[in-house]
Amino acid sequence: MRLSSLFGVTLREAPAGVESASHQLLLRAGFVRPIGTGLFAYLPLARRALVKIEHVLREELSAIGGQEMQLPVVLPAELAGAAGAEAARFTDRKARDLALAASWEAAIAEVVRSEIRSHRQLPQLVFHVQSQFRDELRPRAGLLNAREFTALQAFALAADDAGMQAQYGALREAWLRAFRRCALPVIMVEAGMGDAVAHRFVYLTPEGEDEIVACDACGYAADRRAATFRKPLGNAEPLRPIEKVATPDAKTIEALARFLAIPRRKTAKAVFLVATDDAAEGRQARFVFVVIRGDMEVNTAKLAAALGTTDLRPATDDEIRAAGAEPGYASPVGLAEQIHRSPLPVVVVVDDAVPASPNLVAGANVPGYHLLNTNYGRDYTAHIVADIAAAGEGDACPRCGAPLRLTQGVAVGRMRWLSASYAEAMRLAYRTADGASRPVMMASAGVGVSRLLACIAEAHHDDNGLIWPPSVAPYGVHLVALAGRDGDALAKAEALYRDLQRAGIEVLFDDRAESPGVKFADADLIGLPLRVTVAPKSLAAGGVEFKRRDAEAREIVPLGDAVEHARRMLDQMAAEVEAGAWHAL
RNA sequence: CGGGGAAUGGCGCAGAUGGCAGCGCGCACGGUUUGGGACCGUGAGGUCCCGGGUUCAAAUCCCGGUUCCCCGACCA
Repeated sequence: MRLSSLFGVTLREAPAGVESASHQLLLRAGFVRPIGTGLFAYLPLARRALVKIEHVLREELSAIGGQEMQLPVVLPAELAGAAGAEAARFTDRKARDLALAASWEAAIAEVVRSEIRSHRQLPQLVFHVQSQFRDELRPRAGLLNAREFTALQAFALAADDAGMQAQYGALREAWLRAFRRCALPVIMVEAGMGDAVAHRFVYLTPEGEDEIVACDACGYAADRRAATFRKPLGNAEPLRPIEKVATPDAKTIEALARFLAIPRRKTAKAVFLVATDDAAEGRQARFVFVVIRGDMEVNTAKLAAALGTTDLRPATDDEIRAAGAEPGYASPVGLAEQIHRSPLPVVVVVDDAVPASPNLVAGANVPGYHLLNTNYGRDYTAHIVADIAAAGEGDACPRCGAPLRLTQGVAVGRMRWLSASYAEAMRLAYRTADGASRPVMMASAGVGVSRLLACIAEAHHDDNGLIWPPSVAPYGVHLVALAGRDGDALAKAEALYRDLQRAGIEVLFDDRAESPGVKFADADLIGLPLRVTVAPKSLAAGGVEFKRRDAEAREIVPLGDAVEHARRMLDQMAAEVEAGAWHAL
């Protein structure tokens, strides 16, 4: 490709308000253009890189028996896989409800039901690559969190747990190999809530919005939403009688602990939320009264899982009062008498550390007063007792007890082992050898292809521009011609351009009448792995100049050896990627 | 949806107190340059986000709306 005719130009300055390196550089280097909030046009350079990434993923999936298929972007609304506001819904002219697919699990289940009948058809691994739309509340950081993105979704099917175990392991290794080949360092983190098996593949970066807790001592790493930790339990001590004390202005746990001169772990706080998804199904929304120790925070993802809901929002002060509680001084004690006054059904959820912590200070449900020595079981009970606390910086690792570290990252891939009950709900069954009907085991796994592109850009760049690993670079060679007065260098560059292409090497040829400074700056910005310069100066030195984008060294190679040398250097770089040398951050 | 900012040639920005719409970069043409975003000259390019209002006069002031960006809750 000639740079003079490439569709898409480089920009000297990035548009205002662009923060992340990947977003800025992909814009400046002419890879993407914004079309709307969270919506992007992929220009030819980006498209080529995406094709390379998809190629890597296809190879790895094929290697473990994956077969590519395709599912539609538009699905009947009930199969579209997104709840509530994040689904982009519409109706066709016959008023049928349709939606842009936000996930294909339900759709693939539909297909599986009709195709898979016998144990002889299992196991199976199918995947597809498709444009996916999700109406994100707030897209940001360019391609790292766009509303429309390219997703690869894979579905593993197996006859039983053992078969799924093998499939799941194979997928995990395929993902890890693919990320390695893309030169993206990722860590695998636990993402399964409770007994569920799920993992995410995370590229650690402050630009990411996924919170990860990690243990440096034993290697435990988990998505914060699913992370557990060892809770410091209360000392065994005799239960003391409740005592009402005045605590003026102590509306926060912080203020309360200071006022009473006690550690926060000796307090219980009340948190109020409203589960609204039920309302959508015609049932009434639920008011959720949460009791958790004052030294812990509620993890809404765990809470949602415990409640069997997906849609939780903080309650308003009015709703709290309507439920019979006093904001800032709410108490679980005496709640039973209050509940019947609430306009919404009330669910009381208590974190499992509370019953194990005697004599906690809780609100008195009267402004300015708290109760000393409240005890779960004696003074109040809950509908649900579960682990609903968020693990955070410094909490004890659930495996080894060492302090956990809280970091951020971007999830580029995920895997989820779907439960047998999912298969049963979807009526996915097959016949065993002896004629019995069994549920088909399913696992779903995905990679955000366009997000992966952005992560690679985020991981591999310097002040001057992008530094593409050869496996995903839009072209292997950036050929720069610096025209001399006599035009000799330009003619030789043209010839080399032709020879490189004939040798099957992908070349971007800068044949423009620009100054050397502009050409080198653009070459650095676009970031192809290998730069080859043909100039009067290089010819005088005996040939053409080779320079790796990721290194400073330059070398002159005789013109006649240039094609062979380019191939060797690209092979060399590819080998380095395979060996993991590009993984260093 | 809550809170904060912004909208002026393609991009980045300036445009107190209302009074000819500007600068840098980019773009086009001519010339001089050719190893790190060169120089000279000429030129094109504007619904100052949209709609209403105040005024002799609005990019500027007022009202309403739209879009975008940043901070929180959702996500590959």
